[in-house]
Parts: sequence; structure tokens; C-alpha cells
Amino acid sequence: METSTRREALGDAATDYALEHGLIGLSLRPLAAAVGTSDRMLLYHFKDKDDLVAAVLRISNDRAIAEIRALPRAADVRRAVSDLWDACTTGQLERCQRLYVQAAALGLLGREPYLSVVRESNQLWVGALVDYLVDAGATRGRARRAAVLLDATFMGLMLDLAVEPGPAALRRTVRDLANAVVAITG
Amino acid sequence: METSTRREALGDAATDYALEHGLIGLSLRPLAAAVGTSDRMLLYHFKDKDDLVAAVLRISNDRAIAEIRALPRAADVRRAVSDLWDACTTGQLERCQRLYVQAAALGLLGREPYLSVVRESNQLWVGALVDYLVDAGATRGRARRAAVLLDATFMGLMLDLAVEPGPAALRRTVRDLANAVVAITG
DNA sequence: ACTCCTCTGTAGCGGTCGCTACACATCGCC
DNA sequence: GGCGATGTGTAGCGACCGCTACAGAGGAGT
Repeated sequence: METSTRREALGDAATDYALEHGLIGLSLRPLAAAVGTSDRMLLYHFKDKDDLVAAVLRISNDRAIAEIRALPRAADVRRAVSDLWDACTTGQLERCQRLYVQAAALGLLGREPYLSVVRESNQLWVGALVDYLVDAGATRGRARRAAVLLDATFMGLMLDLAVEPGPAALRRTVRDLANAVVAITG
Repeated sequence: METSTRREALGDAATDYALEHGLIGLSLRPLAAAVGTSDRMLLYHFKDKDDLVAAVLRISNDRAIAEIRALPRAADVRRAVSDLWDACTTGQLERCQRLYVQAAALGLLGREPYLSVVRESNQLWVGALVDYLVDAGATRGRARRAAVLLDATFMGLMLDLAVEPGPAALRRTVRDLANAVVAITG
């Protein structure tokens, strides 16, 4: 068993755990126990906790982007927004988004490795959104502009989602957002 | 010196500290030292750490809302969005927003007291936004609908703000958002 | 003057944290 | 067979955490 494979397996398992239990209070011993190893081993395969967290964030982001890319293309831009929202608020993708929000919140304290990884992840993520909008009929330049708005609003709505009683209350806002995106993409 | 006054003074000082150093890694001893007391005293005036944090969040939110209410009324809705963004990204109000984002991120782990306080704060905050939009000429019902979009997008942009190189890159998005708000408020 | 009640300082408990020293196992290689 | 490199378990270090027991200081009420 080469070292890289073992490291990757641990990274994947740790990502599952982080998606489940959150990133903010994360500590090595419970995580290690959950993935069937010890903190000692995690720190053998990853140089320190930050190294592990950075790996987890990258893996989570990769998964999220893969899910977006696996989405069937939308008939038009308006549907694209609606479908993206549905995708981002169900299943694994929702947890990835929540993890990202937590990392971003940690990042705005200026702490590494969060800041760098979040910056890198965000670029890839917005890129995936742009491609999805382009597939739905938008031109590349306008899609980029719309994707920034889309990304920001989704993040904010994710935060509200935990607070609001039901997801239905936010649907209208998503429709308003879709109108805005349509207006941008022309 | 009545008990309530002392408690309020400590709460204010603790809020200053939290706005400066963030909420997520917050611990009592450094905070106490910074405000010239001891952890022992904080836990005398507040029943536990959660009680203190809840107070801090409320105070921060009150300050933020007070700043919004003190803003001169905007000439129209489009300017209102722009002025709100300027206000939310400068000075103390920016730090209040950042604190709120951190609390919300902690809230989406389902942890109390964050969830309850964030829910309560958000309601008051959106109310202030609605009033500001109404003052700028929007009707109440439409203003409410626009304020939800406004709030969510601002939150998301705050997260991006720490990541993006300069605030200028987000200005265009704020303009796009302003168009959307104008479209909603009619 | 005496007591009670509010406030504060000291000191420390029990626990968790990230991380590491050390011993041992296993395995390929010469 | 010897031997270094790689992986793993045990045990624990020092630091920090939220929180509390305890004693005392000071002032108000009687």
C-alpha cells in the first residue's frame, strides 16, 4: 500500500466526517475514531491539522464541482438557477456548501490555511457555475458576471436556510434571483 | 453601582473585543484580560460563556441596526442599495456583519445559543433594511421581498470580500443586485 | 457593632487540545 | 541473516479550555 493511497483514503473518510459534523469545532481524536484510526496516524499522513483540513476542503470542493458538472444541462438560464438551487440544497452538495461557508467564515478571520484554500476553491466553484450557465445558453462573459451574483446570494441563502423555518420561504427569493440572472445574461 | 450597569459595561467591552478578534475561537481568559478583568468576573456577571456570547451578538446587532437607522434616507431605491453596501463594508458596521456571519456559520451546526440569537437578530436586521428601502420610496410589501434578497447577497459578498483581492471587483455585482432590487420594488 | 449580601481575587479541577517521543512491527533489499 | 525505511500503537507532554470552590473585601441595613 503506497503512502499516497492511504493518505487519500484517510482524506476521503475525514471529508465524510467533516461534512457530517462540521468544520468549526473539528478535533482530531473524535475524527480519527470515526474513521477507524488514531490521531497519531492522521498526523503521520498529514503534517499537521491544518494540512488535513486543507485536504478536506479541497476534496469537498472537488465533490461539489463534480456534482454540478454531472447535472443535466438546463433548458434555459432561468431554469438553470432553479435547478442549481435545488441541487445545492439537497443531499451531499448541501453539506459541501455548508462546509464551505464555515471555511469562509474562518477565512475572514484571516487564518490560514482557510483563506488560501477558500480562495482557490471559490475560483473553481464559480468556474463550474459559469460553465453550467453557458450550457444553458448564456454567453461566457455575461455568465461570469451572473455567476458571481449567483454564488454570493446562494451563500447568503444557505446561512438563512438554517435560520428560516422552511425552505419554501426562500423559494421566492430564488425566483427573484433567477430574474436578476436572466436580466444579466440578457 | 447596580449589577445591571456593570454587566452592560462588560458586555459592551466584550463586544468590542469580539468585533476585533472574531467570534469563532473566542475564549474567556484573553477576552477578560483585554477588557481589564478576569474570566472569573465574566462568569459572575454572565451565567456561562453562551450567555455572554448571546449578549455580545445582541449588542453587535443593535449597534449595526442603529447605524442603519442613522443613515440619511436615500433618494431612490437604487441608491439605497449602493449606500447600504458602502455602509456595510466600512468601519464598525463591516465588523458587525463579519461577526454575524461567524455566528450564522456556527448556527448552521445547530448549536445554541447561536441559532436562536441569529434567528432573532436576522429578523430585526431585515426589518431595518425594509424600513430603509421604504424610506427610499418602496412600498412595504415589495421592500420586504427585496430586503431578503439584499440581505442574503450582502452576506455572501461579505464572505467573498475576504477572499477577493479588492472591493472594486464586487462593485459591479452590487450594481447588478441594485437592478434586481429595483425590478422587485417596481 | 453586627450581619448579610454583593462583588472580586486566587487557585485549581477535570477535561480536551494538537502534537510528539519511543518502542515495535513489518517488509523489501542486499 | 542483517538492516534501513515505512507504518502503527501507547503513552504522555504542556497548554488551554470552561467553570467552580473558597475566602475575603466592602458597603448597606438594623
